[in-house]
Amino acid sequence: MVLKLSTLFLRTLREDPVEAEVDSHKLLVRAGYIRRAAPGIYTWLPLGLKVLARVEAIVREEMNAIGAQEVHFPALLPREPYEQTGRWTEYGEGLFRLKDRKGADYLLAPTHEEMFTLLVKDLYSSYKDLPAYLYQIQNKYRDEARPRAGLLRGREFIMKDSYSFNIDDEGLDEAYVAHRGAYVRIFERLGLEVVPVFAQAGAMGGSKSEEFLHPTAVGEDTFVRSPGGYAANVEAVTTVVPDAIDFSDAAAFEVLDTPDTPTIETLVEAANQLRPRAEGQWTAADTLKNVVVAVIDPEGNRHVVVIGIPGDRQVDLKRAEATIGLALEINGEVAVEAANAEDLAKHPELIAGYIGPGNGLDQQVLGTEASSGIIYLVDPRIVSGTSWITGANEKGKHVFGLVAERDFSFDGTIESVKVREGDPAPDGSGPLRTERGIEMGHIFQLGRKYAASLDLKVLDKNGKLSVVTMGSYGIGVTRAVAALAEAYHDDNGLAWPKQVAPADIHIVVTGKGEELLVAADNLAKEFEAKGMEVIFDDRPKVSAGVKFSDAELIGVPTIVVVGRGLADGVVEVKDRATGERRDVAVTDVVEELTA
RNA sequence: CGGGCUAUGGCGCAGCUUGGUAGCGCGCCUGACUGGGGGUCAGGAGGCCGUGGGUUCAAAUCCCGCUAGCCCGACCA
Repeated sequence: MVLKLSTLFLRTLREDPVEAEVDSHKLLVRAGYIRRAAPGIYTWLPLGLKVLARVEAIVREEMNAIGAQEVHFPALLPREPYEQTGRWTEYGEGLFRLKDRKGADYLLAPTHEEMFTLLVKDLYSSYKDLPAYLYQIQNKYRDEARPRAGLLRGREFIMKDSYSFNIDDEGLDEAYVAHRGAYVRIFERLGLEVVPVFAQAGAMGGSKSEEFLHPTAVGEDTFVRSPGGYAANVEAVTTVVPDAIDFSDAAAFEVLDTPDTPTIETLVEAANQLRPRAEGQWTAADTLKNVVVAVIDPEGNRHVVVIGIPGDRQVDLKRAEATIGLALEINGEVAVEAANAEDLAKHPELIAGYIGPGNGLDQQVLGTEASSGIIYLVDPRIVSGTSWITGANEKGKHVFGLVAERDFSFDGTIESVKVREGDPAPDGSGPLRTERGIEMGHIFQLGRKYAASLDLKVLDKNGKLSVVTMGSYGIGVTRAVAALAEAYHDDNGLAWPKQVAPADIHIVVTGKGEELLVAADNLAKEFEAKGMEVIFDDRPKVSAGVKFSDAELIGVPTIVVVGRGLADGVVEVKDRATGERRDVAVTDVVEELTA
């Protein structure tokens, strides 16, 4: 196909759109690929649609290759299925809701688990029908509190979502592996570097979950990786637990007056004055900080919990949120926030700045079995035999040399500490580094949550009804277009990898002779006959400079210039990405570029 | 939801402090020149200055309310 710029629906902009912050957004708008229709909602123009179609084609091919079958659901859905799984309310403000003329509730689908589950339930009823892998490429709607960065986080976006249905866990594992393989191939073919990271499946119940993150400075997710290849979402990092220390000849603890030391900083200073030690100054890492948090269960009840962590560390509420539900034996999603004044007022035994587990096992304050009855969880680094400076539960007093398991106990450990650059990877593969990334895909084993709540059961070998187990797998297709634009551009514009470019060849004709136009037009037709997509800049009365700039902005991988060289029988071939240019005989150029 | 900023032709902006009937660049139209890096000249079209109210002889400009958008943060299967 030949797209003539004289008639193509396109207007390139010389200036960056004022609302755009990130390069991909600026360039996609400037080069005429997309237009903003509303916050986080974009119109696709002809060039943008070409790229989108090519990305989708790659996704389809790889999904079909693992035996997945494409279907297409409506984006406009009735309330009932989402009511059954509880998501009509759980989704909260993020859901676009609307009513029909009769006043019945509808929604614009934020994701389609319910509909896929019901579709399989509708048509299948035997284990012999399984496994089934179904997918669609479709619009999703989420009323994001703050859409940003153009296509990277929109309110309407295109997602490839697929779901696997199996009778047993082994089948689910196979489905997961198959999808994982397809994802690796999809991103490789797109030319998008991705790092599969372990993700926290959370209270959703799914056992296995990985996110495919594309490392980039404009990414919204933070993840960590090690030189040895470990990669994980910060929520999912596990701490390397030190060995227990023998405390048989450790000195007894002592309670000291430490007036006006409500912070770790002031405490460390006081410690170095009161009890200077030979092996170097006390540091924050020698103190045990006890942070009071409130855990809010799905019913909205607040549970006060104290978390003990090394004083040089900070609590990461999101990390705590991921697992604290298990520790408290609460089912469902919980929220964790810093305790407020009201929470503290209910527990007068908690003296701000001087909270500690208690002075001795027989005088333990924190813990379900102790005097306060408050659940006490600690960081996994607080192992048996470690010795701490910590609060003595009395204003102006701290206890020194309090030894874990000898002088205090706790109800359990929790991963709640902010992961730091340089922390060791859990698999021993070296120090962790934090990086930013964009989530390009997410695969996870859903298990039986949706199948159970929507009653998707099939007869098994023994003729008994059995709940189907599911996997859910998503790729952000429009986000992939943005990520590609972000990864492949320079100061002059976009520079697409050839498999996703809106065209294969961009022909520019410069000069005003009729013979130039004829020659260029013939070349365009020859390329087209070879099955190539061609953009042909045939605009009359447009200066060469404008045409070159537009070609670079649009970013087709190969630019062919038909101009002054034609008299000598040559055209210029430019590589958009490298900037390399060379003359090629007109008679050879089609052959050479289609080889 | 908290904080900051903005709203003036299609786009990017100035004008507002000190009220007097709207201007610049890009883009668009016509013509001439130019013709390998966003070229030059001449002529043109296009604006209830976000919205509602107030002050005033007079409001883009001053005052009050509202709305929308952008950025940072919170949030984001």
